[in-house]
Amino acid sequence: MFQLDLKSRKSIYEQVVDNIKSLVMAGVLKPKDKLPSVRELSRIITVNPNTVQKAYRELERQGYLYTVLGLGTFITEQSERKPDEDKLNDLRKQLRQLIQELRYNGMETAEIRCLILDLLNEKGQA
Amino acid sequence: MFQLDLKSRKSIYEQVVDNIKSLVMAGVLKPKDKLPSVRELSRIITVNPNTVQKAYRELERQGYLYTVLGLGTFITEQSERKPDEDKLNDLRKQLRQLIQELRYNGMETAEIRCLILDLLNEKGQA
DNA sequence: TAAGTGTACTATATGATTTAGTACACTGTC
DNA sequence: GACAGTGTACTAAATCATATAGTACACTTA
Repeated sequence: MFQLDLKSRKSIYEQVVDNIKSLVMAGVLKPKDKLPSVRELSRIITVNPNTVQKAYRELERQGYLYTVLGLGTFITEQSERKPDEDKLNDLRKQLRQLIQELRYNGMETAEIRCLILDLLNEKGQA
Repeated sequence: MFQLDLKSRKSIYEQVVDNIKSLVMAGVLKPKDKLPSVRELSRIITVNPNTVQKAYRELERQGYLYTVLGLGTFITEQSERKPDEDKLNDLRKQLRQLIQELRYNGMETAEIRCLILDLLNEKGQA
C-alpha cells in the first residue's frame, strides 16, 4: 500500500496519516472506498494494530475518514466534509513560511512563480 | 525576543529554531549580527542552556549561523551560504503537498493562484 | 587573572511512541 | 444462536526524544 521509513524522525503513525492523506488527495482512494481494517493494515505494514488505530483516529479527526461500527472505516465524501477554516488558516501560514524559506535558499521571485504555476497546472488536469 | 508555546506539540528547541529562522528571513537579524549567548538566551526565555545549544547547533547545521569559539554565534552572510540542493528539493516537495492540501480543503486553483501571487508581492517589497 | 564565550559530558525526569495482550460491543453471514 | 470480522478501549512494559540540572574544559577579550 505504501512505504514506511523506520529511520525517519517522523513517528510511524504520522507517516501512516500522511501516506493515506496523499492517497486520498491524489484520488487513488475515492469517497466511500473501504480502507483495510486496523488489524489487516497492521499485518500488511508489520506494525502494531494500536499504531494503525491511532493513525485512523487522527485521520477521522481531520475529516478524511469516517467509521461505521462493526463494518469498517471509509473515505469521507466531499459533500460531507465541512470546510475547516482553522486548517485553511494554518495552511496559509505554512505557505507563507515556505515561500520565505524558498527565497532564503536562493530562489528568485520569478522562479518561485514559475514553479508554483507549474504545480497548479499539473494538478489541475489530474 | 520571541514567544514560546509550552503547550505546543512542537518541542521547545524546534520552536527556538523556527523563531530565529523567521527573524533571519524577515531581516530582523542581519548577517554578522551577534546572537545572545547560549546562557543569556536561556535566561531570557527561561529554558535550559542545553536546549538553546541544541537549537543553535541545528541552526548552524542548516547554515543560518556560524560560531566563533570564545566569541559567540553570528548570523551567516548570504555570500557564505552554499545553496542547499537537498533543502530546495525538500521545499519543493512540501510546496506540492501544501497545494494539494489547499485543494482538498476546498480552495480553487484560481484562489490559490491569487493567494500565492499576493504572498510573492508582499514579500518582494520588504 | 577574570568574566564571558561555545562545547562536551553525565545523570535524571518526563512524555510520546510503540509494542503486546486482553476484552467488549457491533455487524454481517452461516 | 454461533461465528468471524469490524472498531474501540483498556493495562502494562520497553524504548526513545526531550528537557532539566550540574559540572567541566578550552577559547577570547579586557
